[in-house]
Amino acid sequence: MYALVDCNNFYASCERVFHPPLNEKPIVVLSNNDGCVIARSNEAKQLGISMGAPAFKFEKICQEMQVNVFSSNYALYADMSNRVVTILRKYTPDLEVYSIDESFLRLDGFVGINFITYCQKIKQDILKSTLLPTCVGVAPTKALAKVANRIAKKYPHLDGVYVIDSEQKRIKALKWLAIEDVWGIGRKLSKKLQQMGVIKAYDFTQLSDDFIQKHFSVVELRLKKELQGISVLKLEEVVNKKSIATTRSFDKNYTDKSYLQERISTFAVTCAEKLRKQQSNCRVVTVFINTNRFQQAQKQYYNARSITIPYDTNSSFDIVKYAQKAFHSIFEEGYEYKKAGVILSGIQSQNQQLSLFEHANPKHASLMKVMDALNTKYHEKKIKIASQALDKTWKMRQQRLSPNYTTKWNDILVIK
DNA sequence: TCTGGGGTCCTAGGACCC
DNA sequence: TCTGGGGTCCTAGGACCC
Repeated sequence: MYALVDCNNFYASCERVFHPPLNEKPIVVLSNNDGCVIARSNEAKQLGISMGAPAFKFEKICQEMQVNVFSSNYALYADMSNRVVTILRKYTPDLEVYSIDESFLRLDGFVGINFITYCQKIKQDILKSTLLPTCVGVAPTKALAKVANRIAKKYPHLDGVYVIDSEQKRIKALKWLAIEDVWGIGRKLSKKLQQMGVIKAYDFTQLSDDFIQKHFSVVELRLKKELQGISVLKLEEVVNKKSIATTRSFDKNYTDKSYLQERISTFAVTCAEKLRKQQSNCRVVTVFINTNRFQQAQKQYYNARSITIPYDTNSSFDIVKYAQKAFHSIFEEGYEYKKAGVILSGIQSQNQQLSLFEHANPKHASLMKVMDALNTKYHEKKIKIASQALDKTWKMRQQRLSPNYTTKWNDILVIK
């Protein structure tokens, strides 16, 4: 059996942990630049504030209804997430951290166990230690555990735990669940399926394998098996990323090449740090820049360039160098740039054999070690490389940032 | 005025090989 | 002038997730 433990309204709940008077008050958390709504408490959901919506569209309603609005504080959320995972590991060694607020647990070999009691215990433990509310869904497959979790969230009388452990419950759940709410069926696919008369998750399981293969792909076929109770998606405990990105929208438009150049360097350095943290090297650096797609009247420009580095590296110097090279090859004067990013791919474990002919400068490795150690020790980017801005002249709109209660430092650069 | 960021996987099609 | 068959690898783009 798989259990899916999911924190309720995670970011909003994290903020609430440190503002107890906000219990039962509406809370909203905004994305970077205070741009979009990315988390809502139940009270905020009831006010009709929609997920992913641009924040300015709800400014009025937030004022009128006294909604508590927060800028996102990822350092805080990551720390809270780690605390939850630490607790979960006490309950099973077989755990997949699926996202910042969700983990799959495998409950194999727990013979004769009462899943409801066990999961209630997990839930209470998390609540007591972190003050974060969770819901748990248990079922024979991951996709069904997702369904069970949804049911646990939806019906308060279940007290946050639901188990699908019989054919009867499985069918009842699937006849209840709308196709668009199935894990792995997004907007496009649900529209296509609805046109075929597939309205509930159950209808989907009634399609033939051949039909699904023909009109969709192996992904959807796997999903059908999972919903039928045949487990095909295994627990993925490995954590290493296959791509690493740092991308940002800017506070306003920029035409200045030197400004973008500095941003690219800093994004590249951040990517390299993430890369070293998971003890990997990369082979490919991609840079993209684009104008503001929402400003239709403006001349639009988007371009991206990938460069393959002749050797595997995680040196900030190398990655910055190639990122700059890619940037120069796509930058065009005369556009108003609003967003840019650096993406690393071709990622391999650090212990791969060095190429016979070309390889990273071995001196970089020890230098990076020192830089990482210092930047960790002082909890901020004390050591930079020369193409980064020495003073933090750039800014992100974050007008409603809560303090970093758990980490006691500000890694988010705020200049106001 | 103001519209996020970071991932995964799959497929189709092109380039290239024998 | 006529022009097969089978395979691999890579990439871009599209779908999905939180």
